[in-house]
Amino acid sequence: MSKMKKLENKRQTGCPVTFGLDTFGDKWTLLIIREMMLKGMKTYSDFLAADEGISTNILADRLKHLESEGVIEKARDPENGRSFTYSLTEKGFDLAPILLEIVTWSGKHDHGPNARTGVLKKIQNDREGYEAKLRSGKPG
Amino acid sequence: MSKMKKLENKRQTGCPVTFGLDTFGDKWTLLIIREMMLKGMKTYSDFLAADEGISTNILADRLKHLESEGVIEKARDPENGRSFTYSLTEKGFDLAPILLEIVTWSGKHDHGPNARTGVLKKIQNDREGYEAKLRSGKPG
DNA sequence: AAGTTAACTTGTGTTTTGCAAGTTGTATTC
DNA sequence: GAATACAACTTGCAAAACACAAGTTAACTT
Repeated sequence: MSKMKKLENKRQTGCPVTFGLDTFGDKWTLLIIREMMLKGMKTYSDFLAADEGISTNILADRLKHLESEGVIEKARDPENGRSFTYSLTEKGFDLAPILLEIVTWSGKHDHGPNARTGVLKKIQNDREGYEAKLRSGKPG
Repeated sequence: MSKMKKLENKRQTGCPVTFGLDTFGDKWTLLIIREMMLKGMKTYSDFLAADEGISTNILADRLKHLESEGVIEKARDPENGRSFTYSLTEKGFDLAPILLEIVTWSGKHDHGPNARTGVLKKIQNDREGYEAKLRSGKPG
């Protein structure tokens, strides 16, 4: 009975920014979305293996939250009976523009030596096409 | 000697999503940006009085972080000697598209009774004009 | 039936947050 | 010009969130 934090935390201010942040505005949530939308990752162990090193209890918590918010869906993996797959719902794919704007912003402002620009170039080259491709479930 | 958390925390993965989230990806930071860009708030006490009720130590911490990242600037208030004004830099104004996409996403997915749609309608009516207006320092 | 993989859950110590109260540096008021 | 008030913080402490390691459960694999 100490769960449901995030849900109770939903601030009903009516502000769209607040609404969005209460759904995906934490350090890890958008990284999970990135793994799914941009890298095609689907399973719990996929997410655990991501570069940033999310810890296992936090990952479980965020996945539950995203599922309860209708951003992702959980299903049995048809190809591996002991695995589950997480996939984006339409509500989840609708986050694509936000992700792409973040990439664009960082592309302009990250002057570090190892800034990766692969996705940025795709956005600059054909944004609508790239977004459509993502929405069709094809990462890249 | 326990300060500088955020700065040390900068993950140098080269990923643009990570880069962005390390700069503004916490619960409170984008709300401060919202207060500045959309509501024209400028001072510490303005931010404290925001609907969401940010606590004073966290506010101070986030303002320092944003300033150190070059997203905002602090200056003496010319009209009130005991006050300071915080204003967005170009790097800060460049967050406008992200904010607007969040508003758009929430506009589509917040079906609550008190969802506010003022900003959304401005985006839908004339997105480029609205963004230009924000960038010129005029909130709304 | 013994081992392995995948997805978690639990426990514990550390870090971050939230709240209340205190401090510092201007104005303003008497 | 001393006292009061305001604005921007800082500090202290309890509570919540987090990171890390270890343990559990269920489904294949040999």
